[in-house]
Amino acid sequence: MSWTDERVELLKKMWGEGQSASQIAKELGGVTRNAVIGKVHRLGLSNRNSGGAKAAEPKEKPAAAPAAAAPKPAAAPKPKPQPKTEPARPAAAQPAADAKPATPARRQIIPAGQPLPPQPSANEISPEALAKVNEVEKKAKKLGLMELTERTCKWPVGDPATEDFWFCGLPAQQGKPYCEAHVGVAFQPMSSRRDRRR
DNA sequence: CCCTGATTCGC
DNA sequence: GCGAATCAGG
Repeated sequence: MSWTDERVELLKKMWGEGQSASQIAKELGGVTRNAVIGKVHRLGLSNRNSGGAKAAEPKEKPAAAPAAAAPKPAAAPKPKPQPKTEPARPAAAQPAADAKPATPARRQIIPAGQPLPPQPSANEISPEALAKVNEVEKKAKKLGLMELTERTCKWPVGDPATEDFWFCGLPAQQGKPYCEAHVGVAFQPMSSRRDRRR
């Protein structure tokens, strides 16, 4: 693959949108994130610093700087909110408080989108699967909300309002938001739904 | 571990 | 110019 105008354009566009190099690489296809990053640099749009990008403070010794620069005039020549369309996702799980968005809005934001499980509610799931889940929960990595990634099981365990709340965190299956065990109880063939005899 | 971008350097 | 390997964080 070569950097055709179109590809470069898409690259610029996506980079401008704050997409990560890997995402861009995935989108373009035929290139690795390294290739993308390399290109980005060659194009000179590495950091989207406000105009200028002076950069280059190698490692110059701070040279003392005794008086601790008191003046300090302005310092925010960035009144440009940039219409980034960050898909600040609408609280996937509703772990009530607890979740503190430690991630600087920009970029990424776990796609997650997937519907979170209805929690072990009144499900009539195969006892088999349930047992498996209980078993797996012992091995769970008990990750916090922020530790979740695209390949960690996002199955929540416990009461979000308690300290006893965490996410499975085991390796999720390709394409699925959960690990094997949880995929098992999360996606029911829609048959065992049978109305329990009343 | 997973992921980021940044740099280097042989091609 | 290109991008894998490597580096430096989170």
